[in-house]
Amino acid sequence: MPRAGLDPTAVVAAGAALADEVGIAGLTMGLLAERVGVRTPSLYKHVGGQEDLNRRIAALALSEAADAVGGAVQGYAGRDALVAAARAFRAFVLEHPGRYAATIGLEPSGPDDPLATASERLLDAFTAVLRGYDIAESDVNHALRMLRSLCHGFATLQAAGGFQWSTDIDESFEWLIAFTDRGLRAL
Amino acid sequence: MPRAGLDPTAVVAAGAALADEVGIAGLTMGLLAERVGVRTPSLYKHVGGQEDLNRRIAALALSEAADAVGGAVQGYAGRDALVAAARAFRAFVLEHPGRYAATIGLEPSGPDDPLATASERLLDAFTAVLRGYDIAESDVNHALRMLRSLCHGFATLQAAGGFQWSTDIDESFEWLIAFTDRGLRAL
DNA sequence: AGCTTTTAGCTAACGACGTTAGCCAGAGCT
DNA sequence: AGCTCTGGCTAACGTCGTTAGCTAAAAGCT
Repeated sequence: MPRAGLDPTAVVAAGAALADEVGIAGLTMGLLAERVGVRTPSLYKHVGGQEDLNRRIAALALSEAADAVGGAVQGYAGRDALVAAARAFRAFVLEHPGRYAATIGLEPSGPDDPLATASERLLDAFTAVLRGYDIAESDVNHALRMLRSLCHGFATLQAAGGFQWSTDIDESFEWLIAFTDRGLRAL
Repeated sequence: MPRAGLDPTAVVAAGAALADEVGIAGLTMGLLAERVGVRTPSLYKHVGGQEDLNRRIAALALSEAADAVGGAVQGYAGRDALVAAARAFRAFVLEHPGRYAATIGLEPSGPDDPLATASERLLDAFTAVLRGYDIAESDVNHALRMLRSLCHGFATLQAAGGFQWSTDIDESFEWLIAFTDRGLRAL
């Protein structure tokens, strides 16, 4: 019986890809094992179990999201940066709904939890956007939370099919970004 | 063996309450059966299964949320209405995180699905808030989606423990409402 | 009241899934 | 070559959702 040459990284990557296809709820150990060409129990040589797998997928997702947002913002400031960041974030969630869904409802276990550091990196990317506006120090955290709530809420609602009427969703998103930009500049 | 006197409504109500206690993921048929004083298979006399139960809990949650928001808005307009609606919505989600979580990722099966009507009622309540502002007809849907994204995003992030730093969360929420109010009035 | 029909509860059983235990062979090192 | 480590396997168990089929309580009818 030839070896499959797996390691934790490969398993997590495959799990994330599978989650994007079948949804985080449909991600089963058996399905993942089949996908990577191995029997179910063998997965436990690489990840601690389903909860551990979920956490690792979430950390990967947040890290990738941070890269996407951070990269998109490069070279822009103010409104352009906000637009780029918001679009990049939403695009990421829509392209990878499963792995992003894995991030919901998880608490980092400690300061050196990969989940915490990835989450911080994503926040830092958004913080960089806010630096392009004239925001009082005391307002930065509030603005950051608002930005995060907006992006998270919009993206997850759309990914879940939560917007029902026919009004164009992309248009709504651009409208929402413009609205936020005006508000931030008026601070 | 005396009867327990259950009906679908009672089962769904108990399920929603249980979901608030143990989380939607921890809501198991066995646990619910024990809670209502019956063996697991008996639940299937009242609900079609776990998915059906989930949908019914979601419909209940949306209906209750619509009542809460609609009631809170009564007699207010403009900023006061926005504040009342947003607070009522967030309070509902924080008090009933489990049943609200049941609403995520569900698509109504048709126009007479209770889920659809409840969802519409909630949207109507927020639409009423927007009527207190001077918003162009073409912008109403965008503004509605923004409001929904904001409330949904903020409430779910907080319910999931997603805000890490020490800045006061209530304060952030009030800041966010004020920000939105200013933006809406500037339209 | 007595008879019939419906139905809400039960036990038994199955299938899917996550997980653990324990074995074995391939890969790498000395 | 031989030793060790490790990544794969099979077997088995527990939990959970679900279905089938039985029975007794309730409800309806005459």
